[in-house]
Amino acid sequence: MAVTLQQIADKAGVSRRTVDRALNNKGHVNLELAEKIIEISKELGYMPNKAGRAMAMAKRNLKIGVIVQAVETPFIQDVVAGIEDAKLKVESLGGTVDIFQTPGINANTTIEIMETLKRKGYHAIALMPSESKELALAMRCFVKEYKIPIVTFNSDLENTGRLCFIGQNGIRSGRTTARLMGDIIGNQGKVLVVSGESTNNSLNTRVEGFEAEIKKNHPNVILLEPQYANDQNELSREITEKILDGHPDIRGIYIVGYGGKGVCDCLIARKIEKKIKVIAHDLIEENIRYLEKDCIDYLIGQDPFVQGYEPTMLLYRLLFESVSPKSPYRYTDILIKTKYNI
Amino acid sequence: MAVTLQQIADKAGVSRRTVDRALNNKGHVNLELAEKIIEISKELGYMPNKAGRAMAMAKRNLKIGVIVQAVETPFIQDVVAGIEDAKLKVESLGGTVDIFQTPGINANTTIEIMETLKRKGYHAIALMPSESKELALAMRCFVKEYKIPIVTFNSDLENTGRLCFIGQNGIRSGRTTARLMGDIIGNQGKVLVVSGESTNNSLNTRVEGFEAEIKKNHPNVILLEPQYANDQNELSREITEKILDGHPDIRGIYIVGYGGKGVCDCLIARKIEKKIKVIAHDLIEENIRYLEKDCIDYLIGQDPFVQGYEPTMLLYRLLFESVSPKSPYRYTDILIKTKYNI
DNA sequence: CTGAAAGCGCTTACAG
DNA sequence: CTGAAAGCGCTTACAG
Repeated sequence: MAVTLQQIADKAGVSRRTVDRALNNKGHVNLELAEKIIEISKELGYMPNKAGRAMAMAKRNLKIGVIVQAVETPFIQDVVAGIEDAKLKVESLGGTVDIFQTPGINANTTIEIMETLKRKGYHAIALMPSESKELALAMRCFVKEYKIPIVTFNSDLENTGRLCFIGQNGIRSGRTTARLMGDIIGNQGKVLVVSGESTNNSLNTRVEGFEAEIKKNHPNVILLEPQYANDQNELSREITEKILDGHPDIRGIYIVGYGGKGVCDCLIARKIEKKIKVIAHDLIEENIRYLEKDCIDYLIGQDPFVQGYEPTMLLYRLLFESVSPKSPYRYTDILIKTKYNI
Repeated sequence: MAVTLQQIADKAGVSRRTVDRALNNKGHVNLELAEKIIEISKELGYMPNKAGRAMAMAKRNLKIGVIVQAVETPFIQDVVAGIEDAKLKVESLGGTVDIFQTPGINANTTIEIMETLKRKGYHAIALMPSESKELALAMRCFVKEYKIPIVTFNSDLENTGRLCFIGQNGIRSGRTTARLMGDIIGNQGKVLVVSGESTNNSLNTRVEGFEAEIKKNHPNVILLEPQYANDQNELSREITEKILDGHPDIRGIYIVGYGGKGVCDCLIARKIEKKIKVIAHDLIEENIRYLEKDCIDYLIGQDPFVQGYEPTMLLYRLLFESVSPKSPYRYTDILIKTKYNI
């Protein structure tokens, strides 16, 4: 049987309450006594029982709010699945998790929901920020003034006092892809980079990592100027058509954002999908279909489930177990997938 | 606030005890009443509180035994790390997990420990079986006669009544590697396969998957006869030297088991480590060193942490929450790693 | 500065 | 066939 607070209390000749105060630095305990209690707890190898703690905390009715943007995209849907799993888990432990889903990217919407959450007495917030001074300001205020901890996921906003960011490391992701691309095209020839919106930071860091790695370790690979398809398949197809007309000797295409379908349909129409190596991001259904057809050769995944699950669970551990994250960054795994290990 | 048993009991006009019996099919409840209770619980969206359940179960002092073989190998050490993490978690919820580590592979040792566990009243066992009729017999007896559930991890033994296997899918792992190998050597030329012990089933299925995929989709790749280095670096180096003498035009080497160091040291001595593409298994420290040096190009991982963590947690859910695994197979992710996404 | 007591939601012997 | 009660290990108002 595991050691309990009561056993420590008995051995120290005090009450459970006092042991609790000594162990959790709550003050109001004679210093020597506190030291003695800590000593005994170490000796006995005390580990707090999580179930007991969760039960006791349930009385407080702790509430976590999660704000999600761009819910219309398939990738974010996978993130939401992770949030819902965490919600189930937290609620089966006596907490409350409410998910607020909004379409598109709009910092003001996020700020409005944050205000509502504050009014309704939520104890912690997880959100997916976009680049916005107002949002940064609001986040700082929530953390510093209102003492409501905030965690960011999928995208980050620095210098806001947010506790932790859970998401991908764009630079490493781009480097990983570059190494793979270099290897599968035999380290030579032209490569086209098709990105999404030119203002999307997260895509830009991928491209940055990709270009840096190609320049450093694959000198015989020629990178064409990056193209921006604004996450639209019509545009990504158009771009591919145009570039292929000008550069029929392209050996590889790197699809950085959404838009794989447009690129692949162009290659298939020209019957060159087996000749040109294609790497795309995110294990969404549409991409997987082209992977199965050998039109996309590799997919780079960023573990959307974890991006949804972890923020909520991290806040649970913070509120229920007073456990803070070890690092302010929690990068999700960079997955390399073929049709055989999907 | 979440719905509790008490709320259902109040609404149905019975006691908590009766609700429990109705919801968990424990009998001794009037059929119509049971139906009414189930109806109410659905209506209210009842979900049992895991913390409450864990607390109540703690009284039973449920004990899980985990038997690990070949603990001297670095890969299994990573598995043990996963078991220890699960042990911490289960024990902080009021259960007990004891880990029994034995060197080498010996079915009789495993059987002896199983007997001890039975004598000491353990409630469930996770083990890493080797091919053995006696062990298969013992497992069947434990499951059927003693009603002690068993879960296998890392390696499996079928038709033993074991509840679930947690580990890799060797065939898919081999296929994944073959696709990657084909791509990075330009789908042509000679490939050498260096395996471990020729009697190791798990390695043999990897080779099987690898060869099947090469034959099917990479017709211009020439596979040399597989070599067996018995998981020894001296032998793997010797083999590589010999084969390279006979086939200086080799383009790729697939290291299936332990022995990457021997192969790499040979390539480095001949200064051809950048010319020949090398893929090896398992993210152990030794392999990672050669990956960082670009001598090994890709590592295929099989998530040892999950192989240790999941069996224990699965048995916890079984004992504490009466939740059985959905499938008798739980395959771990097949990871493709370069030095950039390790 | 310290303690006795209630209660979180569940399971389970024990009565009836 | 059903209920009242105890207890799992913790936290926290409330007393003193």
